[in-house]
Amino acid sequence: MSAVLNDEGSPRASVATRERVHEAARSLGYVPNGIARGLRTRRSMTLALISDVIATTPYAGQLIQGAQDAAWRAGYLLVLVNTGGNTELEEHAIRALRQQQVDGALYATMYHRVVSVPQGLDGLPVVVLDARPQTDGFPCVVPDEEAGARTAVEELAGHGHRRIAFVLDERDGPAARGRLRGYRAELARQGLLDDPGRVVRAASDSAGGRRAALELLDQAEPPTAIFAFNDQMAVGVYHAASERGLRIPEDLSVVGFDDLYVIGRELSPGLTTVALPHYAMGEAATQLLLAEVEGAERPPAVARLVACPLIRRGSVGPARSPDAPAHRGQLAAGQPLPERSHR
Amino acid sequence: MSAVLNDEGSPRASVATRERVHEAARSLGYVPNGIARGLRTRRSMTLALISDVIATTPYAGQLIQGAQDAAWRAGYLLVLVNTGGNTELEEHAIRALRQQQVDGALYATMYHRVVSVPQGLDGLPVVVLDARPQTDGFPCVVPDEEAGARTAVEELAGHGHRRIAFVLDERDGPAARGRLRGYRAELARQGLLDDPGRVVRAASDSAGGRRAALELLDQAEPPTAIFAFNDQMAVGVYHAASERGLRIPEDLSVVGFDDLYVIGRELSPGLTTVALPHYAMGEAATQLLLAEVEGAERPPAVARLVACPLIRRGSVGPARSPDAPAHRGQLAAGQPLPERSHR
DNA sequence: CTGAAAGCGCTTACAG
DNA sequence: CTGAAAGCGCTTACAG
Repeated sequence: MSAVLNDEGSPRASVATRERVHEAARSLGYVPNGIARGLRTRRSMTLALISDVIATTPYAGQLIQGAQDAAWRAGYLLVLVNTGGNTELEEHAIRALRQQQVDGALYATMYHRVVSVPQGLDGLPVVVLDARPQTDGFPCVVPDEEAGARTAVEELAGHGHRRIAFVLDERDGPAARGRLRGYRAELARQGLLDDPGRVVRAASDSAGGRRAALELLDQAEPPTAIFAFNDQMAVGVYHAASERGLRIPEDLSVVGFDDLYVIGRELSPGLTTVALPHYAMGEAATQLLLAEVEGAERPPAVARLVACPLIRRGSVGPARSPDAPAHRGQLAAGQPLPERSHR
Repeated sequence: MSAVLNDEGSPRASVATRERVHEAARSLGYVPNGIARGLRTRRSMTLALISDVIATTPYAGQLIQGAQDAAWRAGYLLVLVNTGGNTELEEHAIRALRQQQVDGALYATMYHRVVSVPQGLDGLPVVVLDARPQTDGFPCVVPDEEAGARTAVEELAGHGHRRIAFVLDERDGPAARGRLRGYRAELARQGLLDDPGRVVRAASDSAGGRRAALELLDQAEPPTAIFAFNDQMAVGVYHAASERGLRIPEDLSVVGFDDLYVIGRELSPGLTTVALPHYAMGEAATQLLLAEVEGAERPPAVARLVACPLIRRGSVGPARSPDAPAHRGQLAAGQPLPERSHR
C-alpha cells in the first residue's frame, strides 16, 4: 500500500494492483496524515517566515508571495509570523515554531537593514531576507542597491542630463549607503562632476523630499534631474517642482526607488523608478533555505544580491541642451557662485 | 514528567519535584514535540488563511496581522496560502493543508464579494472572510458597508452640506450595493433630496473618479460635497476639483472609503475617509473559527458585520451658507430645473 | 521481492 | 494516586 501510494521506484505491485489501490484510496477520500509522516520522517514540510512588520508595508505582499510560491513548488507550507519588533513576542513565537518542528526559517525585515538573528533559531536552517545579519554565519538575500542606483543615474545621463542631484535618506543604513555609492560610481563612469552640494539629506518621506528638492532647485545652478532615495521622497520632489513652476519631465526629470504600490501610478506623470525586487527576493531566499533543509550541507554564508529593475513611466525627459554649457563655462572660469538662498 | 510539564490541575508531584523537573527540562533545552503531540491529540494547532490575491493589495497586511495575532493568542500558528485566483493551485493547496491536518481555515478575498467555498474544505471548520459565501452554511465576517456609507454622509451633512453626490463603482457587488444603500438611507434620515442625477457610476480608479466628478461639477446645480466609493476614486475627485478651480475643502468637500495606505496621507489636504477594518475583520474571523475548532458546536452561519470607522483628515469643510437656501426655495416652488449638461 | 514488526514522541485510558 | 502500556498513522529496517 504505502509503497504504491508513495510511488516508489521499483514497482512492488503490478500495474493493475497499483491502479486498484489508487482507486480505492480515491474513493475512500484517503489523504495520508502528514503529522504521522512527519513524526516518522522528522520533517514537518513547513517553513516559517519570521518578520518584524508586515501590516504597514505595502510591499510585504510580494515578499510573502515569492516565498510562498517557492515553498509550495517544493511541497512545503509557509507559516507566517510577525513580531511587530517585539522581542518577547518573537521569542514566544520561535518557541512555538520549533515545537511545531518547522524545517527552516526565513528571517526577514521589511526594509534593508542590519539585524541580529535570535538565539532561539540556533541549529535550524536560516536565511536572512532583505537584511544583513549582524554576526556572520547566515546566508542572506538583499536588493542590489548599488546597481539599482547606477541604473537610475544611467537612465538620466542617457537622456543627456549632466547635473543630476540625489535626494537621500538622512538615516544611515545599507540602502542609503548602497544607493549613494551607486550614484557616485555611475556619475564617475559617465564622466560627470560629483558635486557634494548636489547630495541633500532629509527625512525619507514626501515632506523631506520636498524640502531637499527646494534646496536643490534654489541653487544658482540647479539640477536638471533629481534621483530620489525612494518614491515617497520623489512625491515631495513633484510637489517642489510644481511650487517652482517646473514641469515634469520637460523642466525636471525625476527617478524614484522602491516602486511603491499606488504611488508610481497615481502621480502624473507616472514616476519612473527603480523597483525593489520583493517577489524575486522572497523566492531566492526560500530556494536557498530549501537547499539547506533538503541538502546535506549548509550553503555558504554569503550575501546574494538581487537585481533592481528600472520601471520606465513618464518622469524622465531629455535634458534642455542650451543652458548646460553656459553654466559649466562659469564654473570652469572659477567665478564665485552667488550665495544660495536657503529658507 | 508529562503531568508536571503540562501543569495538570491536581499536583501529581511535590512543589520541589516540579521545580526539579522544570529545571532539568530547561537545562536540557527540552521542547515538547508538537508533531508527536498532534498525532496523539489529533490537533495540529495550525490554522490556514486561504486567499485569492495578496501580493497586489496594500491592506492584505492588516487582514493577515489581525488573523495571526488572534491565532497566536490561542497558541495556534497561521499558515498562509495564496491561490492567485487559480483553481487548480487552490485545490492542490487545500490537499496539502488537509494532509498537514490544519484545524480550520479562513477563506478570504481581498475585497468584499461573493465566493463559493471549495469542496475540498468539506468537513473542516471554515469561516469566510471579507466575502459572502455563495451557498449558505458558513459564517462570514464582512465590513458594514452600509453603516460606513451612512457615517460618511452624516459627516458631510453635519457640516451643512445639502447637495451630496455619490461617485460609485460601476461594477456590482456587496460593497457597491451596501454603500449605495447607506448613502440613500442617510440622505433620507437627514431629510435631504435623493436626486438620482447625483449618483454617477464609473470605473473604480482615479480616472473613473475624475470623470464622474467632472460630470457632477458641470451640472447646473453642482454638489457641494462628494462621497467617493473608494479612495482611488477620491483621488480622481481631487483632480477634477483642481481642474475646475475648486479648492478642497473650501469649495468642495470629499469623503473617501477604504483608507488605503499612502493615499490618504499623501493627498493635500489629507483625505477624510471611512476605513475598511481589515485588522478587526481578521481578528474577528479567527476568533469565530477558533470557537468552532475548540468548541463542540458550529457557530451559526450568519454574517458578522464589522464597523467601518471614519478617519477625519482635512477634506471636509463647512458648506457655503448663502446658496443652499436659494436653491431649496427653487425646488420647493416646484419650478422646472434647468436642463443639465452632460458630456 | 514482500510482509510483519518496530518505532517516531507524545497522551491517555487503565491496571495496580 | 501513580506507573507502565497502548496507540495516534505513518516509514523503514529487517526477517522470511
